[in-house]
Order: sequence, then structure tokens, then C-alpha cells
Amino acid sequence: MLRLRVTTGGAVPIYRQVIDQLRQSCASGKLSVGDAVPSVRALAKELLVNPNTIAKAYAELVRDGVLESQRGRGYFVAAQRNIFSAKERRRRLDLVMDPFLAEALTLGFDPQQIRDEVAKRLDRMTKSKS
Amino acid sequence: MLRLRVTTGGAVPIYRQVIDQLRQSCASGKLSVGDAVPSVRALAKELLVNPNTIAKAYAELVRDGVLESQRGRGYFVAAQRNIFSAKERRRRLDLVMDPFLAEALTLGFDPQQIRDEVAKRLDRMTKSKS
Amino acid sequence: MLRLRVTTGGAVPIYRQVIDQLRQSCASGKLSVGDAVPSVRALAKELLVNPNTIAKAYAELVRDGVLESQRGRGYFVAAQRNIFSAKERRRRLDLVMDPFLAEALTLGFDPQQIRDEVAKRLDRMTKSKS
Amino acid sequence: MLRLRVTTGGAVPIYRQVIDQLRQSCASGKLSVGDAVPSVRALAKELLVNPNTIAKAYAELVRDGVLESQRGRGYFVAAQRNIFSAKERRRRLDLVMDPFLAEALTLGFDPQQIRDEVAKRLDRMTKSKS
DNA sequence: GTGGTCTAGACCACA
DNA sequence: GTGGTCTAGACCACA
Repeated sequence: MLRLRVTTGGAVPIYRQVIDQLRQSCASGKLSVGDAVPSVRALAKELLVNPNTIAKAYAELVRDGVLESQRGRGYFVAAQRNIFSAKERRRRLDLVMDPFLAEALTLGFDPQQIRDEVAKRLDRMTKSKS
Repeated sequence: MLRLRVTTGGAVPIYRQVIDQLRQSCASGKLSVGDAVPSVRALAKELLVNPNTIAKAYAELVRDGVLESQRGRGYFVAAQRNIFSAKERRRRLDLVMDPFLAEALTLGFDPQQIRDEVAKRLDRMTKSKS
Repeated sequence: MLRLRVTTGGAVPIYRQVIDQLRQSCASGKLSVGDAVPSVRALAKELLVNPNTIAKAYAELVRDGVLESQRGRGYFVAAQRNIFSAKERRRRLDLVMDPFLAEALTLGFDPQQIRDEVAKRLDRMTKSKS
Repeated sequence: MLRLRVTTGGAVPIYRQVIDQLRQSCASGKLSVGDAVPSVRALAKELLVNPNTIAKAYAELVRDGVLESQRGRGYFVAAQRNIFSAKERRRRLDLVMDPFLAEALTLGFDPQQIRDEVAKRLDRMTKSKS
């Protein structure tokens, strides 16, 4: 059973947190192709947020090819297809990588530590798949 | 002499870019403890942005212990205090690492590619120190 | 000056109409790279619809790389870049072409007429660019 | 024997797919005036969908003059009446053509490619007549 | 002034 | 029951 948690008041919008956590669930294999995700209303009720906020998150995941919606039935995990051009994928990677690395360095981690942590986390994410 | 560049086009707010670049300059050693950073007005003029935007960025950097203000003299790079406990640093690292890795994976990059890109980017960031 | 019109009550959602018309304005050269589009509030007021509806349309155009938003400044026409993979572009073309052709045939136009009308309309769209 | 196929995955509602495919079968000559179409129940059973969904599709086709219902006998392809004036047909064509062309252009296809794809697709649609 | 997020709540489309 | 669209309106972030 999918467990999501969001915090309010912080800098990260609720809908962004939902997106990130669902992406992670897909990437880590906690969710597989074809799996249903909670309905907009059910998740909104569980997280105590407005259904529109969940709908917004789900809509973005659909646009990015992570989820598919079936009207009247619900949202489901889509087969991963690379919808973006190589250039765009690269652009989007940099867009998320740079702030991450800047923050990691600012936190006092050195390059070697960062590489190690990234490798370790990637292992955990992909191993748990099988 | 410190060189900052901001782009007014993208999604990242100007004050955020200023913060990120100064943090990175400190992390990479381009700026050392005690170094002066440009005055609010000078930097605003140079970057052609509103002084309020720079003031806001500097205020956040002071709040985070990256800069110190000396009244009447200007802003200086603060002695690197590790404000956070090891556990807290770790927590904050995960907080930014997980969404980054999840997005990278759903973009279709595999673990090896992600490790390579991270290493490459880190090299570029830290080489520019010398 | 950009002129948009929407009808309510029909099958086509308002935000979809806004998207279509802005796409057309870009495709036909009525709008050029860097041009500002009306602010969310201004357009909402002009069309007598809710600002959220306009915001939704603009957000989709940003996601598709047609517009760029500059926080605090407004929305602007983005440089056209092909953000989608060849496969995805093809998929999206079919997604809009098939319903169009089916409707055209149902209206009683024969293939030759449809080809002619498409060619004529394309000419008008791209000639008006210069 | 009429062959319909519906996919329950995508964004297009099932009843819409049924409508589009029947319209296309009529337009392409696969179905001729007076031909019977499958009964609501038979088609629902064949496609594994709710009979209400088929009933809804047939109702719209009757409303548009594509089908006729004969009480107790079933649904039949109606005599092709051109319900719309030439002007109205033209207006309706533009209504669907413009968004299609605008999207195709903003997807990065050039006029020549669009003309080619349209011609190719039309060929395939009408060849299947024989 | 601009855009961004979120809530509360209505009403429709679809299965 | 499910998702989709839209309104009214609040409050924040940014320039």
C-alpha cells in the first residue's frame, strides 16, 4: 500500500512533494507499470489537502509520461517511454542536478562523499526493484 | 574578482541564482573566509537588477551563516561554521538528493549515467577553484 | 495587439481554446520569440473568465515549450525548441491528426479537398509570417 | 463484418472511439447506406464494455444523422444527408483544422511534412475501403 | 504590478 | 464511484 506524506508551510509546494514521491515510488519499483495510484479524492482526504492540489500533481505526472489517466476509472502507472528529446532530457537533468550539487557542497560534503552517497542511494533504489 | 551571472529568462528567481552562485563560490574555494563580496548596490548595478533583490539574497546568506555583515563596511564570507549536526546534514542531503535521483531515473537515465554526470559536474565545479 | 476569443458552453474547454489560439498565433508569426502575451489577470478580465483558467492554459504552453514565464514579469513567447523525441512528436501528431481527418471526412469532404484545404491554410499561416 | 476496436488505456473515451470508428467506416465506404450495425448489446459484449457506453455512442450518431434506429430491428446507416450548408461545413472544417495545424507546427513539423502525413493517412483510410 | 499555490465548492463527463 | 473543468477568492513570492 502506497504511503505518501506531505508537509505544509515549507518552501516545497504540496503538489511538488506529491510529484516527487510518486516519481520515487516508480523509480524504486514500489510502483510497477499498470498499478493504480490512489484516487484524487482518496489521496486528498488522506493527506488532508484539497483535491485540486492532487489533481494538479497527477496532471503533471501524466504530462511527463509517468502516469496515465483513465477517465472514470482512475490513474495508473504508465509504461516508461522517453518522451523527451536527448537535448531536452539533458537540459532537465542539469536543471535538477545543479541545485542538488550546490546544496550538497554547501552542506559541507566533499565531491567524493557526494559521489558515494549518490551511488549508494541509486543502488538502494534500483535493488529494491527486484 | 567575483563574477556572477544571472539569467532573467528561466524559472529560477534572480535572488535564488545569486544565493546559489555565492554558495557555490564559497564551496568551491573561489571565495575564502573573510573575503568581501560586492556591495548590494554595486552588484545590483552590475547585474542590472533591483537592489532589493540582492539585499534579499544577502539576507538569506547571512541567515544561513555563509556571509556576515559588518555595518558600514559590507558583507564578508563567514567562517565556515558547520551549523548542522552530522545527522541534520545527512537529512538535508537526502531531502535534495531523492527528488533529484527520482527525476533523473524517470527521465530515462540509468544509474551509471547518473553517476557519471554527477562526477563530471563535480569535477567541473571544483576544478574551477584553481 | 493580440485578440483572443472564447466561447463557453461548448464541448471545448476554455483553457483549451486559449491554448489553441496562442499556438496559432505563434505558428502564424502573429507572435514572435520574446513577445509578451497578456498577463494572466488582464486576459482573464478581457475574456471574462477566471484567472485560474488562464493560468492553467499558460502553464500547459510553458510545459510544451511554447511560452516561458518570468515570475513577477509575465509570460513570453519562447524560442521554439523541439523538446520531444521523434517518436513522441509523431505520437502527438497522430493524436491530433486522426480526429481531424475523421471529422473532415464525416463532414463530406473528400481526400483531395482535404489535402487542398490543408495546403491552402498552411500557406496562409506561414506566408503571413513574413 | 464490421470490426471495431477500442482501447481502454488512453485519453479518448470509449464512446468517442466507437463514434469515430463508425463515422470513419461510413466515410470510407466500409459501411453503406442501409447497412445494419451491431446491436447495442452485441457490440457491448464484443468490446467488453458497458452497454450504456454503446447506447450513448449510437444516440449521438443518430442525432448527427449518421445512423437511424428502427424500433425493434436495430440501427442502420442513414442515407447520407448533408445536414449542413456548404458554409457551415466549411466553418466546421476550419474549427478542427486550425488547432490541428497549429499543434503540428508548434511540434516542429514543417508544412511539407504535414501535407505528406495528411496525404499518407488519408490514403490509408480510404484504401481500406476496397 | 506580475506569477504561483492553495482552498472550498460546484457541476459535468464517463464507466 | 472515477476524473475534468471552472469559479471565487485568499495569500505568498518576486521585480
